[in-house]
Amino acid sequence: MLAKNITDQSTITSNDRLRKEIEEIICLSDQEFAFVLEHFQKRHLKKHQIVLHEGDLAQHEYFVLDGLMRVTKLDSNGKEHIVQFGMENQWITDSEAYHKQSAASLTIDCLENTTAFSLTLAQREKMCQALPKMETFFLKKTTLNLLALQKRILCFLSSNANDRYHHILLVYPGLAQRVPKAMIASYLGVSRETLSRLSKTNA
Amino acid sequence: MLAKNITDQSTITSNDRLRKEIEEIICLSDQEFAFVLEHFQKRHLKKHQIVLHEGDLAQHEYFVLDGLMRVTKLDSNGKEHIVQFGMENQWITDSEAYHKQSAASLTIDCLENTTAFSLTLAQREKMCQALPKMETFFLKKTTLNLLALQKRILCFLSSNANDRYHHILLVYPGLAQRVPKAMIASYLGVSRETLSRLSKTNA
DNA sequence: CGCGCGATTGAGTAATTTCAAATCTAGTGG
DNA sequence: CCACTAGATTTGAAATTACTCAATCGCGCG
Repeated sequence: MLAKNITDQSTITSNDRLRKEIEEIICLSDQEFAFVLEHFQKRHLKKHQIVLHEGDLAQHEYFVLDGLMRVTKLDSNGKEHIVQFGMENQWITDSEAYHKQSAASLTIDCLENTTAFSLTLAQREKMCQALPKMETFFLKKTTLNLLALQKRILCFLSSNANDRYHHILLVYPGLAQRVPKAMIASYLGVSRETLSRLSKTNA
Repeated sequence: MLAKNITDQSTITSNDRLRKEIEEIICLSDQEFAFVLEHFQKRHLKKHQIVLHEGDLAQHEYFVLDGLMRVTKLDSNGKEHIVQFGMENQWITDSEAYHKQSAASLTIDCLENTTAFSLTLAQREKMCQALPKMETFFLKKTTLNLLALQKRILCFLSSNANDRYHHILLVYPGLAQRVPKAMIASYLGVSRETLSRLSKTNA
């Protein structure tokens, strides 16, 4: 293997993707972005690979470049629920375990081969201290994330499973073509049979 | 009415409450806190008062000092859902309309006589620019808020209404004694009759 | 062809909703 | 102190909705 070459094509595009993500919110000079980049690690993950086991320390959050990850929760009846998907350009982690640096109550795995940037909390904090703009970035990003969760809660309160199904496709475009419907049902909180029946009748 | 007197007893305690809230996360000098305080407005709101109407611009977020507020959503069937309560020391607003400075899709009203500090987005941003520590505060606060919403979503996915009922009482201690059960049912996403029946049988 | 996975369908069961009525409770005025 | 009332809570019964479990269908692939 050659020494890592920053002119490698996929590295360039990965870096650009991260830079674009950040620069949608704040502006960075080349030097600043180079500094930011030092704090991330690029990961190549395989389909079915478990990135975080329940009970382990949640060391990283991930910015997905390509592929598809998910966060799941095993409930007290042994039933698995999908808490979140992570598609291209989305951030994913067990937020609570990550921010409190505690044992994960959730599991993260890959539904496809995935490349992602990972970031530890320590690196994140170091980066924000040195470059406060990044704190602005994370605040904005977290706020947007919060709004999305609030929408999802509103869906649970006021929409039936079919409307929720259409809502998820706005958040995760193309997801229906990439995962079995049973997983979408798990995310929506209904059985796969119910989801199947609803999509028949109601549009 | 006399000129406002900053030695007024309740003003002191209100200010202390806000300061304590902020200093749980960052440290402030007296001058810094005085500066922060300038950006807030103290409000006295009456029971049943509507603070934000659907369709209006969401100008403020509120830090509740005393009393109780709530955020509600009217769905397409004319049914009202409670999205959030705001008790003492909690922050409350229509987050989406506030952060995007757009028309509110939610309504905010008071379930009790309430005193609160209000903060406009413009004031908030001015404050954060002048005092970046406040951005750290809001990031931390928003992150904690996010974790709470994620827990609530997990409740919808993996718990029945009765377990969700016990969960809400952790988030809003004493709420059951302050509002009709029908409101709690609305927050949980079940009918009041179902909530009543569940609490009978299941503890 | 036959296997395996995902999606659908059917039938019976369980949970939740709806609507109506009954009960309970706190506050009010006589 | 009691009666009355309005709101809150509970209960009942029927209707609806969703779930479970089993069986079937569809399809890609070795």
